[in-house]
Amino acid sequence: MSLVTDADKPTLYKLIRADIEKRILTGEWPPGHRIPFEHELVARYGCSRMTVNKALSELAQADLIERRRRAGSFVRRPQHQSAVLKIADIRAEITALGRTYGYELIQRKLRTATSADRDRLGVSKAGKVVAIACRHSADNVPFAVEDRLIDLSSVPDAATADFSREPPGSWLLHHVPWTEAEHTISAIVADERAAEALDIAVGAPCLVIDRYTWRSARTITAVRLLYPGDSHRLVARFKGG
Amino acid sequence: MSLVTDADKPTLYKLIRADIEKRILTGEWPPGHRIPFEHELVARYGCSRMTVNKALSELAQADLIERRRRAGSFVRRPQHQSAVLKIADIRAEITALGRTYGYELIQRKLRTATSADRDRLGVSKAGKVVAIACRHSADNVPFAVEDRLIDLSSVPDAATADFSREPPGSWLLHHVPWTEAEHTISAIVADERAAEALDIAVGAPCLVIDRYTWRSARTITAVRLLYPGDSHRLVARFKGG
DNA sequence: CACGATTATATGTCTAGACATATAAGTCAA
DNA sequence: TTGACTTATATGTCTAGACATATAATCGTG
Repeated sequence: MSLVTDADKPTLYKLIRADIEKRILTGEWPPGHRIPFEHELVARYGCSRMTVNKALSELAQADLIERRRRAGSFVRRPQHQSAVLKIADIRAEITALGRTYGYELIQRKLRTATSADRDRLGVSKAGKVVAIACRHSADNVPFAVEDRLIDLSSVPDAATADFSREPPGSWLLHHVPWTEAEHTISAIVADERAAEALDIAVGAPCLVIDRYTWRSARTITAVRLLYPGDSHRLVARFKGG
Repeated sequence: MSLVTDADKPTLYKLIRADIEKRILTGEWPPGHRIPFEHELVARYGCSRMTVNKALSELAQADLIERRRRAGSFVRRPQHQSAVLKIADIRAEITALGRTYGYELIQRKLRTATSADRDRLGVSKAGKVVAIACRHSADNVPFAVEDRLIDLSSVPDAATADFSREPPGSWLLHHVPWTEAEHTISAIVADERAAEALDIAVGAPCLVIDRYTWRSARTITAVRLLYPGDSHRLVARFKGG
């Protein structure tokens, strides 16, 4: 679903879809505008209804239009500022930049969840957790520090995983299938501990990503990533509004 | 496209789609797994090929599977950490929190683009721009300061718009149709000017969003939003990896 | 064995119908 | 005017076919 025109063979339904998409994107058909009925498009393009239906269904799936029975199809108002933020796996991110990835486990503890742990994971009953602190570096320069909690009742294998060689993020990526997550991004200034871990000055700005991951209502992990704020940037590209 | 099961009437193609989706999400069919051929699904569900085709096409459009001619359909590997970041219009964001929105224009200048302006907008030839500084507040507490540049060769109407009453973000949202944008998120510490504008201490952490907006290759606006880092949070929800 | 030609096959697109169903709009009575 | 009922209609889903086309697999040949 990109805005640039796909360079594939223009079949009829794709032509119809592209025609409509263009009118929406240029503003010719503003939000709320009723686009022609299926039977009108059938007449205009001289094809069967299933063909225009496929074009319209795809536009609906892409949230560009809204379809209402008996009423017709309407241009949706753009979802203001809904951006796609690509937060790559840190190792992948660093190697993609052509830099050498380094990883260092600072601490690993297996313990019964404290009340603070339970709060952080959003679970009510006590269970075992693994707490991990580690550091990622690029060309031997600290890149980010990670502070993670894994719920062992959801991911029992994590108890025996060797996190001294493999970053827990990568390990989880390969051992836990599809998940949902919530990111919270904020800014703080480095305290003494963070400053030392990132090799920056106390009081320097840091970008913080708190990620909370679950899978079908089961908590998996909560992680806080701390980046030097001046050297790291999150880029999000989007369309709409 | 949500992960939670839609509570709409389970038609046959939706059932097929949900069945497959569940197997992918639970990891029963891992990335790379070849899902049954259309003719096999036709036999299993006792329906026509168009019905299973519709289910598979939607899964393909949602990037859950990849379809290859002659080879079959395959579970795609999750796109690591691709998050949807909803950055609401500031006014909408504040009023949604049940707080009173306040807006104050600090400065508006119409000028021929300086070389710094051209750099920031990513345009090569000189033209007129509007430079705006303004402040958003919630319950009379500073919420964010905005520093914006609008390219008048793309949005001539902005020259005469009254930005003393309407925030430029809202104005643009209603006067410029679909756009593309790129956000860059970083952290800085407040300098004296920022500290005064946000009523925070010099050296306090700030979250910075730089947004660069264009429409079909034409630059529209570049804006920098500065939030107090401890009180503001960006939340992104996502699925995958 | 390497490489080019052939073939088999799964998906891609499309048709001309059908019936289902939600709902906007019109109708009529209180 | 309002509320309840009816009707018309646009979309939603589905079928049983058809031909197109990209390409994996096979087969032959040098």
